[in-house]
Amino acid sequence: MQVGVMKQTKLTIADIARKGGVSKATVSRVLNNRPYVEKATRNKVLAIIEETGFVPHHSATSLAGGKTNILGLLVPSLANPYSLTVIQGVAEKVAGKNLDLMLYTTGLSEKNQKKFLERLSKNAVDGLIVLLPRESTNFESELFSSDLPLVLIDHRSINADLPSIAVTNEKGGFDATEYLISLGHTKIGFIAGLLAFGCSVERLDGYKKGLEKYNLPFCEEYVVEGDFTEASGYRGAKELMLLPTPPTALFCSNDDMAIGAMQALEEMGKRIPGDVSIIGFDDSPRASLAFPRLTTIRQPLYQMGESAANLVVDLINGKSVAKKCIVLKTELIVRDSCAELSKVKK
Amino acid sequence: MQVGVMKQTKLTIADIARKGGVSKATVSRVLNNRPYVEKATRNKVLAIIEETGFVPHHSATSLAGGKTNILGLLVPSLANPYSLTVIQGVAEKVAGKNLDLMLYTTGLSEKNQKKFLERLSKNAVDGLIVLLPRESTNFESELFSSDLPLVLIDHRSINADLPSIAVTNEKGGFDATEYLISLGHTKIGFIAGLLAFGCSVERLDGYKKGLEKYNLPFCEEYVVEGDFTEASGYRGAKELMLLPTPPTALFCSNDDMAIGAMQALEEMGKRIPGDVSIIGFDDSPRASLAFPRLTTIRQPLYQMGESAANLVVDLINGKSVAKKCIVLKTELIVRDSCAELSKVKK
DNA sequence: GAACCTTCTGTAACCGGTTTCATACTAACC
DNA sequence: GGTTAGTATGAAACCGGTTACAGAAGGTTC
Repeated sequence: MQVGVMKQTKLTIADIARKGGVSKATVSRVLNNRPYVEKATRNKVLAIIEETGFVPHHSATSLAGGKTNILGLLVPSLANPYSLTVIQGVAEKVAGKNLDLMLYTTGLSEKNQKKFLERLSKNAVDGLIVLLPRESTNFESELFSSDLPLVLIDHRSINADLPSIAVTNEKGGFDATEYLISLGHTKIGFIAGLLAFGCSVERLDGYKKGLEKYNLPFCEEYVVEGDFTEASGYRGAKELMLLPTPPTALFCSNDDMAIGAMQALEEMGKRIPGDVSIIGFDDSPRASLAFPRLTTIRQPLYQMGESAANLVVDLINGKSVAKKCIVLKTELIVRDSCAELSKVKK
Repeated sequence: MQVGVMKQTKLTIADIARKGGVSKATVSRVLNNRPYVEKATRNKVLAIIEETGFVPHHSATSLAGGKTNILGLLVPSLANPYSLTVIQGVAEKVAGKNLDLMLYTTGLSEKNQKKFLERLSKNAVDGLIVLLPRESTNFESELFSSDLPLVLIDHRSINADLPSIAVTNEKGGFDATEYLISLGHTKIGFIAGLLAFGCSVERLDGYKKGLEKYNLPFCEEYVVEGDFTEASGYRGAKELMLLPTPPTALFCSNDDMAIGAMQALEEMGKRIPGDVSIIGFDDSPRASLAFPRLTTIRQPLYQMGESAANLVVDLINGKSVAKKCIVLKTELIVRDSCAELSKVKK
């Protein structure tokens, strides 16, 4: 088709073999740094490779070798800082190894999940990290039936045998609640994330446990369900603050909702933390930028990505992994958005 | 190795052919939705595929078909909101098409660039989007010599023939400067990004043009070079404010540096915008969260990603593209971090 | 009814590597 | 010197698809 100077025809291992006066097998041995090649031969072949700039064809290598050297990373969305930080952790860890990173965004739709599942389960990737907080039984069972090395992140697995990275969501919920109680609060509103997500339920459980420990009543009407978005935090806060006896503190199941809640309170003329204390969850970058700076429960997102990458790489390499389920610790980060109740009593 | 129930041996097209009593060729035609298959035959094959859950082997398809259906996306780092937003735009556009997204992070090191170059240039991906603001002559020439569909983002290309997505960096720099001048500022400090980056130079040029238009002197000591990090903005601001006649306004070449500068000013007891006006560049998510909310020059990062994806897909499909170099517009976003000079005169 | 076109299908070559196996060569040992 | 072991190498099969080509069947055209 193309007129003009002919681009050098694509080099193959056969070309290298010919130039070197050796067989394809020998070139392959050199490429893969295998034994049984005489030093002189090896050097000769290496020189030719260097000189010609030969690079093995990725698909051919994968097909013949039975592995792709590709790690799949499945995330629901790129729009939240949560996914992004995890991705960073994975990418960083993967960079050193001889692995490429394939990014799939499912958008939470079942259809997309299915589509991606096809791609991965049979081939295409050597291993997979799935960041999929939503409970999704059929999804998981399909995954499990495949024998692809697979690590779930923050997915309250039905099957405890699946390798996974989790965080102490319940303890985080408990800690946040206990902290607010320690400041003297007894009327604590809770803006949950989508309760279809395992993490949301766990945080809610932690909240309940916290109340229980200090003999505070669990009040159904103090709990509203959001969807992790700022807007839902805003709505949730308004709803809670319009109760006959509104809470004096709000615990939001992530930072975005907390920031939405802060906006709602501001609009309602409530001072933070003067009138109402707010605590979030995640410690996303926004938390420390908010005004006032947001007290929150940190999830080690970056580290979750790293751990997942390490684990899946071990699984790929067939290493026996000691702990298939890794639970990372959440941590209370105290900033400026919570205050003692006594100080705010009118 | 594995004891127990034998996992179904990996299905191949040959298995499907056998079950259907047809040839591999026919199955392939069905899979690829090609003509010359009788309706009855097609349905029979489709039924078997459905029933067995057969999925073609990706590497085999790529090898035989000569295309990978993978789009490569090369970014220097995931740590800045800049890259992330572009990635979102690309990912979103790609999701609809039958393309997978391979993410490479080079970390700005020449060595990594080289490494990735090998992967991509010969095979591995069908097309590539490169987000590589650094000037890098040899890098670019290598890219150019390859015949891979390729789109550069925000890379002041030496070779104008390369398909690229750019923004009006110079105009953005000019607009920011003009805006500050319109507020009465005449002593305007400039914290540049790394001047090895094309965009940094262009913004600096815009700054100079702005001064020139209003007959203000360009003062060498009012310009410091940062590296796009918050820390460098902090340092740059301190340096500028300690000058004998410090500027009354700071133009920072990105938002992160602007936020660093705000911190420095706060520490020095300067009020923003009361004592010093600050304007950034990017309109990253942080800009609107900062206190005071940061006035800035918006880059349409998401749209840049989208445009790049569209362009590279067209190139892959061999469509004749009308405009190989797309320049997107920057936009002044006025918020709260700049004020009129007259009002702040002591 | 011969020549020709179209549709449908299968055979076999091919994509560019890896790997098994056979063989040649060298060194070692008794 | 004959057996043995280990290193070095190449021929050919193989990975799982796609596709060029050939041939069969059916329908037109003259």
